[in-house]
Amino acid sequence: MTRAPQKRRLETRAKLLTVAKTIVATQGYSALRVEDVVAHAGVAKGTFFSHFGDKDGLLAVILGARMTEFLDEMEATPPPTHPEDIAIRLTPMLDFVAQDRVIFDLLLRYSGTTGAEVDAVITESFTRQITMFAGWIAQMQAHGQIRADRDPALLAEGIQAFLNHVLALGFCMEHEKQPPAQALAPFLSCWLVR
Amino acid sequence: MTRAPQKRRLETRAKLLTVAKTIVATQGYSALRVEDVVAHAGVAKGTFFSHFGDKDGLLAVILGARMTEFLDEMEATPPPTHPEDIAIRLTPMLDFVAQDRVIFDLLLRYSGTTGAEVDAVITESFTRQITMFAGWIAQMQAHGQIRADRDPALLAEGIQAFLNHVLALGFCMEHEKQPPAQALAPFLSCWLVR
DNA sequence: GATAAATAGTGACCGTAGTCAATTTATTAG
DNA sequence: CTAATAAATTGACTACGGTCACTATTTATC
Repeated sequence: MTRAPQKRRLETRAKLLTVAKTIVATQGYSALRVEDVVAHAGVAKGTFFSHFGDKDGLLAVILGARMTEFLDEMEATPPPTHPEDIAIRLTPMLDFVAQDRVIFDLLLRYSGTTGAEVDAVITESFTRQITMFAGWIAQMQAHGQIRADRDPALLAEGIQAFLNHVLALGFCMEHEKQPPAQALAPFLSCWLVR
Repeated sequence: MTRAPQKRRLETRAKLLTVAKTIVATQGYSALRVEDVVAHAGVAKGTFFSHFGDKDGLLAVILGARMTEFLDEMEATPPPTHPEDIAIRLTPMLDFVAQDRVIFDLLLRYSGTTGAEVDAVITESFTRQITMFAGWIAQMQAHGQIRADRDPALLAEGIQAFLNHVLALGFCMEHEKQPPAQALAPFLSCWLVR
């Protein structure tokens, strides 16, 4: 049977996370180097990988926490009552993801995993997000604001698809950069209204 | 002004491409190593990068050619007359992209670029695809098969979004693997019919 | 406390993408 | 034909993620 982690291990992990978060905060996600993290944390490289599996594992922990914060905020505010509101609610999260390609890539990669270990945080935040969307949709359907002839789960997944689409577009076309939330609007209105 | 490339350069480029295509054909995209390519082509590493910029540049050339083939085939066959037909038309291309994560990642990365140099092939194939979708849609709208209250361009972009969505899902969830074209169907029907 | 077993940590080493000053080869001008 | 210039190629070198056999530390057993 598996033993509980020792105090020392928890401290090491905390050290690594603190250093990583500092680097991310000061230099951004794409500037994060495993070698810098271990150097500043004063541990060996192997230790890093024994804790997080790989670089993405660390990023998943940090990003998962951030996503959870966004979800908490969204669930704390009243749900949108019109399709146009959805894009507004999502703006902070979209702007966050749009800020760095690294974030988007990692989220996309983990977006539908069955969530094995460390990265479970991200997986969970995704299912939570879809569930939240479905809740919004059911509500709006009940109030006759949007089409009611489809399963909220399908419509929720569709929103996710459009989210990723506008984010991907934002990274590709440097020109004519409208904010992602704005690009999202026409898709949502078409997707939810018949 | 820029001079035309010398014969030697074209030969080198052809050699590199031939070797790369062979490796891809026998071992798959994810097994491609720049070092193997240059070794088999009998040129130095720097030469590779002077030709393709980076590894993705080479992949873009190869993938761009493949995508163009798919588009040629699709344009050679009569356009779909019903939403359900769309998924069927797309099946070969979807299966191809779904076969290897490397393909999907690269396509996604280049999907909306303004297309500077080498990678222009991919960019072009994307705009061509969207245009083709829009054509299909306009046709179906004219025949009253699908909703006609939205711009074909928007609906075409939406299809692209769903394409990427089902592909991404397919890579994440190893379990319950339905073919991408099948996963696409419900989204298309909801997206195009009101 | 001694010793065995499990857990934590180490750092030299590897694989592979990408860089660039130097060199070789082709083209043009006189 | 030769010198000057431009194009093409070279390969040693760097950056960085990731591995693993080994050492060190903690915990359990008697």
